[in-house]
Order: sequence, then C-alpha cells, then structure tokens
Amino acid sequence: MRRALAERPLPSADDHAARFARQREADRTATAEDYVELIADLLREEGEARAVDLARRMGVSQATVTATIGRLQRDGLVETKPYRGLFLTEEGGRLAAAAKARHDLVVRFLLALGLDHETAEADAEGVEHHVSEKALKAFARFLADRETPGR
Amino acid sequence: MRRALAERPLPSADDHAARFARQREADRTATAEDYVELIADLLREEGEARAVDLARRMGVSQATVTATIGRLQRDGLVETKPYRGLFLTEEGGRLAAAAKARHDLVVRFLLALGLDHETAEADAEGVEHHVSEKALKAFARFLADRETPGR
DNA sequence: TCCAAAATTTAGCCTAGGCTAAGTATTGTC
DNA sequence: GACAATACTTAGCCTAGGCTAAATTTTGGA
Repeated sequence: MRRALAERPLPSADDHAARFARQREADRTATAEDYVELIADLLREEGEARAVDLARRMGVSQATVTATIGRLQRDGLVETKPYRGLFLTEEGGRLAAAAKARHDLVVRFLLALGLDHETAEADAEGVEHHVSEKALKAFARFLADRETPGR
Repeated sequence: MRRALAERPLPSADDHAARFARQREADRTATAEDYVELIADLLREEGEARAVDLARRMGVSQATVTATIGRLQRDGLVETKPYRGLFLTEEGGRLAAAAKARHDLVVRFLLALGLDHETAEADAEGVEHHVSEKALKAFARFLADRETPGR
C-alpha cells in the first residue's frame, strides 16, 4: 500500500506560472554566475583568468567566451585587459562570492548525504542555481545538526 | 576558526569542462521534461491538455507554446489534435513518468528537510533537472532512514 | 444556422549561447 | 629585433525560447 502522498492537485495557474517564471529567471543568471565564479577561482588559484582558460574549463570555443564576456562587460560584472586577463568589477566580485558560498554549501550538503566528491561537485554545478534561500538555510541546518552528535 | 574544508584545488580542465557539458545537456532537456510532465498532469487531473492551458500554467504566450510543441512533436514526444488537445507518445509518456517520479522524490525530500510546501514545489521545479541518479538515491535513502525511527 | 468567442497558427522580431573559419594583435624567445 | 606561437576578435551561421500582432480555424450557444 503506497504511502499517502497527498496526491497533490495542480496549483493555480498563476502560482504554477510563477514557479516557471522563477525558473527561467534562474536560467538567465546561471551563465553569468558560472563565469564570474570561475574567473574568481582562476584569479585566486592561478593568479590570472585568461579567456583561453575559461574556454577550456567551460568546454566551449574561444569565440563563445568572447561573446559571453562581452555580455558580462555590458552588464558591469567583468573587465577585460586583452592579453592580460579578465577581472571582476566590484559587483562581479560580490556575485562570484555569493555563488561560491552557495556552491560550497551545496557541495558540503551533498557530501554529507553520502555522495562521492566528483558527483557532489558535478551536481552542485547545476543545483546551486536553482535552490532558494530557504533551501540553503535548510541545508545549513542539516549540516549543523549533523555536527552536533548529542541532542 | 573556519572548519577546514579541504580548500579544493581546481579540477582538471577536462573534468571541469565535462561538468559544464553535463549541465548544458540538462538545460537542453529541461524544457521538454517540463512540458511533458505538465501535459501528463493535465491529462490526469483535468482529462485533457490544451495548448492554451499550457500557456497559462507555464506563463508564456500561446505562440511560444505552439513553437515548443512543434519541437516536441518533431522529437516524437507529443501528438496534437488541434482543438482537441495534446497527447503524449509512448516515449513522451515514459519521459513524463520519469520526470514526475523525480519531481515527487525531490519534493518529498525538501519537505523532509523542513521546507514549506510552496517552496519545496518551486525549488523542485528547478532541482529535478539537475540532480544525478546518485543524488536521487541518496535522497531516497535519507527518506527511508528517517521513516525508520529506531536504529 | 450563424456568428462571436475562443483556440490555434503564422509572421516577424529579439536575445542568449553555441559553432567554425578566418582574421588580427601580442608576446616571448632565439 | 624578428617572427612563430599564442591569444583574442570578427564574421557568419545555427537552435532554443521568448515576444506581439495578425490571421485562421473551430466550437458552441442563441
């Protein structure tokens, strides 16, 4: 006998549409977050972030990176000094820091659930853009509870 | 003093690129999954799935739905009988069932973590397309453990 | 039956994000 | 100091997914 899952009726059309709209919004910002996060990582770990390295690490052509960086520049997140590398604006830096914090929290949470490292990292890449603040808080709470063995 | 998080070095460029490639792949299939899942829900709950209702529930224009349904038809997932509604092919039905199973599991998991119903549903909408089978298994394990209070 | 309302499609436009191929510019090394 | 290798940009193309406005069906009720 199947656990009664409160066979959910459909939400109102408006609520339903709002969920999808939030979804599309998240999709739109995901690329920007991935780029600034990677640029920040490269700056921190390698001392510089070159377009050619972004292309390699994102698995896209250099032409695609040029175009995407153009949009990020237009949006005030990134600055470029050709042949010198890419840099984050203040706003870009803030976005990267927030993205990294989210990313790391999701990874820690998935590891705590028992996932192997590579899967946790790979899944976090997708999940980090689609979880609400409330979910992130719940993840953090889970991790905190878990590190407090006694009650 | 910050918990030592094994300040992860960057993955190899190839591994990194593979993660992003998987990500882009998931993005490509997300729309199809959302549509067939919604069509299946409408067929089950309302007896029919009309393009106009999809437009309302997805929060997009009817023209967008026409175009998207065209792609789903081309891909063998959906059939249309104009003014009679939309139907799923066998493959479309399988995809919808898989998507719904994933969706429901994610919702149950998020509820178990303490999220309210609306947030769980909204977050699931995004998360369901980006979690691996391994993560889903971990979610299921968590739910199972939780329902077995004793050890 | 007729005809207005509702559903659907078409046309034409746009952006993001992919690609390849072919430039152009810079650097670093000999 | 020249020049090959490397980095970057440009041009031109493509698909998915959005939009509005304007047809075009089709349905259902008076």
